[in-house]
Amino acid sequence: MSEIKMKCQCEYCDLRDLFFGHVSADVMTDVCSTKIEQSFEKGEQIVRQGERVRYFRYLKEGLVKLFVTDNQDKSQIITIGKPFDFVSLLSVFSDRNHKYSVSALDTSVTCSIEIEKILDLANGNGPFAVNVMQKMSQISDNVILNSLEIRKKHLRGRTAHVLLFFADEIFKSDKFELPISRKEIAEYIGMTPENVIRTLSEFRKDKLIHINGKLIEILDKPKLNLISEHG
Amino acid sequence: MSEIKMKCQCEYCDLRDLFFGHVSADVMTDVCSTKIEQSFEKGEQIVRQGERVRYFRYLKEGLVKLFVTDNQDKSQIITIGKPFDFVSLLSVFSDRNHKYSVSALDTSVTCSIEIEKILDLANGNGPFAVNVMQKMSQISDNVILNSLEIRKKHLRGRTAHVLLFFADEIFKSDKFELPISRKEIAEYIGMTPENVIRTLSEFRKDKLIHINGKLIEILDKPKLNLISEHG
DNA sequence: AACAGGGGTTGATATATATCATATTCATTT
DNA sequence: AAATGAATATGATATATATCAACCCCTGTT
Repeated sequence: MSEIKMKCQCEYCDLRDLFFGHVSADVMTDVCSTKIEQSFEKGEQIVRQGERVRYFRYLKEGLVKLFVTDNQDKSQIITIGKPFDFVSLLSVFSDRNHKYSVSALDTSVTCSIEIEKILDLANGNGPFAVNVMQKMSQISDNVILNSLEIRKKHLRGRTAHVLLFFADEIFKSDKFELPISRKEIAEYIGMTPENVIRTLSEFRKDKLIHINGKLIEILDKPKLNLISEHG
Repeated sequence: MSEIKMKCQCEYCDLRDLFFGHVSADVMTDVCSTKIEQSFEKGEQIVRQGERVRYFRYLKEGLVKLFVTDNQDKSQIITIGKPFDFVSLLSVFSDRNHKYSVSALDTSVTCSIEIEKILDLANGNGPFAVNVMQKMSQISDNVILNSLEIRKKHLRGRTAHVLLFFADEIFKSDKFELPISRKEIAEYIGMTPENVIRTLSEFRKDKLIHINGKLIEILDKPKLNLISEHG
């Protein structure tokens, strides 16, 4: 992990309108002066479950996973976050400690603002707070609905769902490099790695996808969609 | 469904401090003048998925379930809400339409405030907005973590989990009347009704619980806890 | 009184998934 | 080049769960 000084300027930040649309210029410079931009390598952990919440973080570049870990060593992936997702938005306001971990699936850059600063800002600025509220509501809605969606499918449907998720939501392409291992797919959809691998092999045999290691190409999207919908 | 006029007075409302703690007396009387209190019989639907969000609702008395319905007729229960849970808090700010349905598991009373009013209030009152934000964050955290919790258990663990949930969270007693059918338990934990029934029978045979229709008494809580934890 | 329908219950069987074992490939270190 | 370990892959088997069928027991209806 490394800090990048003076790289981004808040005035030109892509996220400014989305998130800080209701904040005046001088408040903005104040926030900006305390912001911390950090870069993480693939595999590095950004937020550790149980740790004290100190920053409000959002993802500027890269890809991350949110997950919880057992008292054993088992993980469950909650969701995959892409830029413009507020990676530490979930649970930031509900407790003093993080309930989830976050780690980088690819080289990622986050921008962090002290949580007290955000709270001060929200306290003194209703429209800003409403903005955060709506964003937060959207994120948790997506997580909850997605989880229910996955729950009602079988192995094949879940696997198809993940492939379509990466193709449509993340990479906007039917040809992409899987950013997570088979084991992690399993942790995301609640199955065993062996069965994920088996199902991918089935899809390959059925000529629905082409597989080359982590490289996936979707060959028959309509059929994959059907499988995702109806098993 | 029936409206109850002049029954509750906002000044003495239990929820005032919790939710409206940061609102001045005159704003409070304004909000109060537009509030609608409604009573629902067991089984009545309070919020319909897909319907336009018009009110911000909270539960004053009773018990409700939040659920989504398939394009077929299949339901999935998201969570059970008790008084002081804000039953229409999830997703209220994220979309114009409700993403979930809510219905009464027992005679229930809700208090509703127009969503525009809440937004106006939040826009003009940061601390109030922050308060809502924190409450919302807690609720979605609970839903998400609970869902992950259930997902990692097997049938016996899930069933034990539900029984303990009702005993500990809802009724604060080891002897209670199940407010939902076996089928609804199944929709909550993602299993079939037959297997829920079978598991309950097993628990009965193992003298962990006593069953009489919907009446449940937990006889061996330590063991039930173990099953919930480790299957 | 007969009937229908819904929840609840149980058993037999089919199916889906996990587990266990064993290779293979690939990247990394020695 | 050899060696180690992790991820990937596949098959055989065990286990968990769903499905299907039959029945009971209520309650409300004809």
